[in-house]
Amino acid sequence: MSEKSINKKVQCAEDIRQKILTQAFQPGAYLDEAELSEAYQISRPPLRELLNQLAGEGYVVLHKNRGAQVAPMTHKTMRNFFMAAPMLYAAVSRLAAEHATPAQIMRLKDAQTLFRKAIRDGDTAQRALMNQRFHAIIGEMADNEFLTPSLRRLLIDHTRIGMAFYNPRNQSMATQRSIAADQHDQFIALIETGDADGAAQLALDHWELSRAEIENFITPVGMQIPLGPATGPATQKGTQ
Amino acid sequence: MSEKSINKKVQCAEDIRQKILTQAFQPGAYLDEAELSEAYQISRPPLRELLNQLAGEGYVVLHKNRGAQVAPMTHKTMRNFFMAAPMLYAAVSRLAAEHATPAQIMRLKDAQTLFRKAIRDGDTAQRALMNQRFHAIIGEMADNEFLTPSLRRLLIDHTRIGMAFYNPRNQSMATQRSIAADQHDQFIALIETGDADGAAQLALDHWELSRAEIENFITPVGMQIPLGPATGPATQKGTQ
DNA sequence: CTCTGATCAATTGTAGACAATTTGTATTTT
DNA sequence: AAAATACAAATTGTCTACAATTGATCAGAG
Repeated sequence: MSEKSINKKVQCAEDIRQKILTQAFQPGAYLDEAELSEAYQISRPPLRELLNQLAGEGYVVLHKNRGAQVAPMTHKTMRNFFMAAPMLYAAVSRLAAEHATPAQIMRLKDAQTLFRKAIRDGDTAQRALMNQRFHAIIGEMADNEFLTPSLRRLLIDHTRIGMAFYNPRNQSMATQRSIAADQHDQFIALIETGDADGAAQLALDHWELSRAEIENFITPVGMQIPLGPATGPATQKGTQ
Repeated sequence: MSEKSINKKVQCAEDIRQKILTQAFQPGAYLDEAELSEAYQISRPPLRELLNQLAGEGYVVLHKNRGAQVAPMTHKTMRNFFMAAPMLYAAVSRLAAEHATPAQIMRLKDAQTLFRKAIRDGDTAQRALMNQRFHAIIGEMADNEFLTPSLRRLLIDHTRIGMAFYNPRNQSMATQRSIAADQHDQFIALIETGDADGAAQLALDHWELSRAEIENFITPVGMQIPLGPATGPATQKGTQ
């Protein structure tokens, strides 16, 4: 009993994180403290502590006397994301290959199993979450408290972008997803053998795959409505 | 009047940050909630929110049911710091040169003025804080929310290290300090002219200066007691 | 003398009530 | 009629009091 009450706050935090990552809470949306504390059966003080924590992790932005806002995604956010991602992913992957422990590798394999299962099941949210977990574990492996904060921030938006732009009807995306899953297996192999250079290079390749996929959906003008371009184009050509 | 009460929390947070940066609160020390809330005349709930915020920024680490601990500095911390610093400093400086606004450049010049003044006055804490502010402003100029978190984390420990290892009796340090101040002026010039490559290179030079200075004080074995070598070594000879 | 167990003190975590600021609306004045 | 100000409702911020968990100290038994 007592353990559950302790975990209530942690559980609440994890649930809010997932809702933000899967865009159940959309970027820019405002969170109502009373509503959330009621929903999770905790009072407002601990909830507010929790929101401060989430703000530190980059999930939300706190505005003075105006509550907590889900971290917005603007055009600038995308530009900054594209700038920072490859550098940090490569650095973290290199360190992961150098420092990973057997226990961590086991957890990485578990995450990969769940990732592939989510792809098979066509569960978009679960796939995004397991992809996030996979890369978060690589971040843990790197074990560098100076890189982790930025990596966490990157993974939040990478996951949200992946959710926003994903179109299950698009065959080329399914192909890219399959390549991504294979690259994950390569990550595991390289990390297991401690191939730092290989892991760093693979990180760049993996990023390039994701980058190209994302750029397909960014119109130079639009971008105000992220979901707009992804819903319509069901009839694509050049599908095998 | 009302603004003061609002600012009480912000002011408290800023004061705690400074105390941590200047090592008035030493790494690894535990903070007592009741004591702090009494000292700053605020109650424990807002203080706890504040500690969660500081935890997100990397100033403290929260332990479940055991309170807030000032972020410790271990040997691993140093290794990770040395690994991450040059990459991030270079990247941030490059972006700063590309994106800086006139208002930011003015604030940077102000910080530099105070930095030089602190050096002249021999005010170690103030010097460390103004150096931190200088680089934090460069971080703001970069305007990249994916790099800022890690940069902030780096600057915390860079400042603390600078405080820990600084020895006012050491003449070579004074020389290096002078070089550092000159490099700050170069930063301003390069950023003002938008020379991204130059700023990135200068960041690496600036880092190298600092790195060499720090390494002089790291004994291969010790490092358990960071303050040891810096406090008393006026008369010490080969002590092993 | 040491190890184990329980009780107690202290500190952290939570809850509910209260105060203050902001925003929207309505009324009044120009 | 339009704009500005004042009032009211709602939401955020804070405080005091209480509950729960942790760590330590002391007692007792092996």
